[in-house]
Amino acid sequence: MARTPTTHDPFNAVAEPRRRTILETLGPEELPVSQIVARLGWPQPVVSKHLKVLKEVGLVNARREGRRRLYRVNAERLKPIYDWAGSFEQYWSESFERLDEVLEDIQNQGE
Amino acid sequence: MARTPTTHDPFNAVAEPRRRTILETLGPEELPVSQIVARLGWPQPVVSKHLKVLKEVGLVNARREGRRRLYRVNAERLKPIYDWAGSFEQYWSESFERLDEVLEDIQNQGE
DNA sequence: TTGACATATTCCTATATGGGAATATAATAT
DNA sequence: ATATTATATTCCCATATAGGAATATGTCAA
Repeated sequence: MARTPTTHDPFNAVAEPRRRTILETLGPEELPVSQIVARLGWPQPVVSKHLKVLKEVGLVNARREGRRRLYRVNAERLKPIYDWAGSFEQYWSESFERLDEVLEDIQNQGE
Repeated sequence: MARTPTTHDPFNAVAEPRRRTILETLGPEELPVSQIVARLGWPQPVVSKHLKVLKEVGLVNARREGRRRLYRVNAERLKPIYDWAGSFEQYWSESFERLDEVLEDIQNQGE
């Protein structure tokens, strides 16, 4: 069996560094492909292919305007990633480390 | 060129659904491989291989105890993912959508 | 030493990828 | 109709998987 396809979900789509860069480049704006190409300096087919993946997983929306195609981030689809990683927040927050120590102290007292 | 290696960074490591499941299964606990195998019902080599990837990117720490090997989530390494996704939070929050509408209204008035 | 237990590694293969190069498609202008 | 602009698609290949099966390694007990 091979690796999970990049178009399977946002987690996989976003694993590619260049796709994250594209999302960062878009930011809150709605940009045509040419603008992304200009700002990043990558070959146009590379940008279009990554945009295709991003669109397939719903991380961007596309809209036609004349011969241009305008892309915009659909941040809703990033929320699951945020939420998932956030479910571990308690493990890295300092307050949790303190709680952890307290629990260990209690455990040690029982021995 | 091929896809970014899974061991390149946490983003890639976490793209694999089973590796996310392993992290969820560990939670705040420190567990031996056998426990993870028991809880998930996957073949032991599968679990060990995924743990290896998670360890290489620092998402888990390992510790020997007799013939067992105890794994624990290193949540610090998930924080960059949380922060990155969180940098788009303003785009999905409702307040931003309102702001967006306001800005569009202003823009339309100028035309 | 031998055996049992716990975990890691190797060998294999089907599968999907990202980028380069070239080309196709679509929309507009002349 | 034709040229031009903007974007998407196809063809190619080197590369890296994930999982199954089998095996190796490491640790403890008797």
